[in-house]
Amino acid sequence: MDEEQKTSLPSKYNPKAVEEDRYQFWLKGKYFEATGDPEKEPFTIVIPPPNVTGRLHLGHAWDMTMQDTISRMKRMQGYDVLWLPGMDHAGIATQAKVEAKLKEQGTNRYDLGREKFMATAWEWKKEYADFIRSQWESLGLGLDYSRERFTLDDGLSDAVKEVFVTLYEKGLIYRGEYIINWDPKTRTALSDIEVIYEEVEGKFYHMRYPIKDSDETIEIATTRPETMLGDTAVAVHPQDERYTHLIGKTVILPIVGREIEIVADEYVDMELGSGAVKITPAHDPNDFEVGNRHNLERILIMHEDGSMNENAGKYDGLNRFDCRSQIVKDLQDQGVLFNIENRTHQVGHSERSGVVVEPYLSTQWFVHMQPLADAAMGLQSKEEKVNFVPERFEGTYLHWMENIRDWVISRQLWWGHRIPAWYHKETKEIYVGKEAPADSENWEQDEDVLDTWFSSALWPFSTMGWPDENAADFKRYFPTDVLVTGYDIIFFWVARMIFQSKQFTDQRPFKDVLIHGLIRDAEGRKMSKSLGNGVDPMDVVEKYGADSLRYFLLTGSTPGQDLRFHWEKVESTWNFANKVWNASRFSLMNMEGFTYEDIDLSGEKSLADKWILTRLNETIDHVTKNTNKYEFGEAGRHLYNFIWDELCDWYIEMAKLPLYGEDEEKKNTTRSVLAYVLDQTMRMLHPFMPFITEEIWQQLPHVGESITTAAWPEVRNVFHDEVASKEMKRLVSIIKSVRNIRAEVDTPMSKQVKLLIQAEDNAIVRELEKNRDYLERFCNPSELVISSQLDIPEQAMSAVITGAEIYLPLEGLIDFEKEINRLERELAKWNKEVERLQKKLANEGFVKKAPQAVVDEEKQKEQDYLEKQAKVKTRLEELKG
RNA sequence: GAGCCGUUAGUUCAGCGGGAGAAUACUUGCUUGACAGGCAAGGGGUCACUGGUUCAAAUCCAGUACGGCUCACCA
Repeated sequence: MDEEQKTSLPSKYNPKAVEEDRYQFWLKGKYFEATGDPEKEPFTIVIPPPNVTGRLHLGHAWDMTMQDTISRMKRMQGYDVLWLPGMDHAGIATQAKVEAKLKEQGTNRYDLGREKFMATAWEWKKEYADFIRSQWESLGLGLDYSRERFTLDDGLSDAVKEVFVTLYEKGLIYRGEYIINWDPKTRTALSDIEVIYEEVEGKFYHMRYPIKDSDETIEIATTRPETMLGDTAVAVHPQDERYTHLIGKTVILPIVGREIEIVADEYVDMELGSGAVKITPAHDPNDFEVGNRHNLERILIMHEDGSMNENAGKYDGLNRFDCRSQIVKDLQDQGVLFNIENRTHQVGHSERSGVVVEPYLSTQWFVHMQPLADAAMGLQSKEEKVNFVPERFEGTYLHWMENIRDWVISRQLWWGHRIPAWYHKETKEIYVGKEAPADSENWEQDEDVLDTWFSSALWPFSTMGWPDENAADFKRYFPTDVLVTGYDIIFFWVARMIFQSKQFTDQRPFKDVLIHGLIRDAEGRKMSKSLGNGVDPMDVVEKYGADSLRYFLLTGSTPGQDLRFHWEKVESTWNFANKVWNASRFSLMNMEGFTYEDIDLSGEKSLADKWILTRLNETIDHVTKNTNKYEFGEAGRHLYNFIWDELCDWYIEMAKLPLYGEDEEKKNTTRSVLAYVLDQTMRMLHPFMPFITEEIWQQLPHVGESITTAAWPEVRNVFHDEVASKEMKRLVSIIKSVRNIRAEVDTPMSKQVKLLIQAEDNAIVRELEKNRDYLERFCNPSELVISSQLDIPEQAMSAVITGAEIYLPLEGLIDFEKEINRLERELAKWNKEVERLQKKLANEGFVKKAPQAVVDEEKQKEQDYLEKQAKVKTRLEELKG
């Protein structure tokens, strides 16, 4: 009871109490703000700006936790860390949400008008930005809010204009009429990667077009029969003997009655279908190319909303799907359509609205990609390349860049960066510039905005003051050090940042790019709204705390792999936090009045002290190396093992000896070691679990305001002690053997029995005598005899360890048959091991070719096992005899 | 059609050339002066399959099967 009052820590870890107000404390101390300290080396991360469309999901939490872990560690390692926060206006996605909201209110953007619509969208943005910031807070992210950016900020908009104008002047941006992917729901153009191809059960319609002045027909097939309304040719392969006589002839297009030509074009594949293809230049990208080669008319048959237009004749006004059914019926009636085949095929859908995308002839702005891609790819052969982690994603990136096509950047939306192009009302001349032309009344600005990714592509430098190349942040913090993102946006974002950065700053945007996978549910399915299997990170934080969620996310997979979400795993992480909590609680209970000044590591250390300090060193080494490689799983596992198995299960138990004893000097040394080890451990754990470690660190003897700015632990070789490690190993084997035997004969540890240890030589006797206290505490014997010449009792259980044998005389308790059985099993084990090793060592190839160290190690093991084998054998003979 | 990833304990995943690991679940004991969300002991795997390289393969190479992803094509 007394101890309970000595510390303010409750016995059960309560994340809510620990996390509350902590973030405000950090913000108040400005620990997350980049200092610009010239003494320090800068280290920069820019956040992948989340869309202001809604709440953050687990994927965001994962992504941002990794960045937070990296930046917290770097800050502790003495870097001037800038982790720059911000958000993305997410043009099409946000506009869709705002429009849905308007629809609920019974209005729409056209009724509202551009200006009022924009005001509504800005309100939306504010609401969600606040929400996102509160989520960042809940996760404990160490962001520098003094530098927060939004993609529609003035500075970023200026960068967008600068880039657009420059690329236009260099001829790398052009405007033209091409086939693009059209989303009839949101009524905007989409880039190729915004189209998701899905397999659908469709139909394949076979038709015969009549040839003018002939009885012949030509067979064609299509999955989109309604597009025949826009056909302006039929194409065949020039070498196709079936059709050579028809080339140049005229086909009468059914229903429409239009006369169209049969052209020869090598695009046609003779092997496929009938070998003849209908050509619809305004509604198919390949047909568009064919049309260009043959100067064909382009007939657009749809409105922007996907309904048929006046060129569709009697179908004018029908939506595209109704038109299809109607036209199929009509063509069947006319005998033109003679066969309908079922066929599954890939159909493009809009990534945002989900509707079927229509290839559509339209005037849009494009980026001419080849020169930009070439320059970006050139970077990868240089020293200053972008390092993909894991490396294989570099291949994914390069493959895409090699096959790059021009990028449609105009979007028929309002929410975004308006294209800085003006058209002269009379002359139709185009003006492109950062500002409107002087006689503005004669000019009209392009109604469209730019693809969201056009501005995100500039994020690593537009957020730092560029295009002002002398901006302080740009000079100091660019290029950034690492970008953390998922493999699903390598094309959308990573690739585009690289080529824009190369083009405009002549540098890579980031040195490393750490790619992670997707979060999946427990069954391995993608988390999605339609499945309803999504998990809200805030629910996890609510239940188990941010630290548990973070540790789970960090250690749950390896770089590049997907991660399955399991509540049980988060729960087991909470157990770990609870363990950390209680180990600290125990330590603090035994450190009342002990201050930072009292810490003294120069005194005479116990075996436990020497051993734990050695293990601490090794842990620091592992954790630092693995975290630097972004191997958070490995780093976390080392910390977990160190804390739970070594610090708690062994060191703290051993430390109870002096702590509960009377010797003040020993007590102080133990307190010092405990305080030191805990302090160092909390520091290492801090980037993983920032809240709990800050709380504990604040209560431990410490100097400094916050663990966030405490120095990262360093390996201290003075504490490295091989001898202690070896001694500890022997001690642990003895204790485990005793526990083992007791379990075997069902003797609880509370029941005292005699323990005899037969040491191999006097050195080992001395060693064990020195550690007698530990043996007594852990084995609880009624009497402990350590000797090199022991009278071995007849009725005893025994175990063999390196350098010693132990005996527990358990008269009356021993089931000799069982014991003989056990020893025989053990002997069999040693026999097997010895045999394996001897076979290996007898292998000439092994001894000759394997590294000497490996051979030596195996020889050593052979000796050890031989010894054990012999002892077990002797013991067995004694028992049998 | 091309490429990438995965296949290891009941489950989720590490390990990636030298004796099969963790967490969780399971079994058995334990009112152990931090923690029963704990402690201790234990069972559980032809490391998908077939070949090859090597003194040595879960680990490297080739192929096969199954699962997943990406890109391209599909008139």
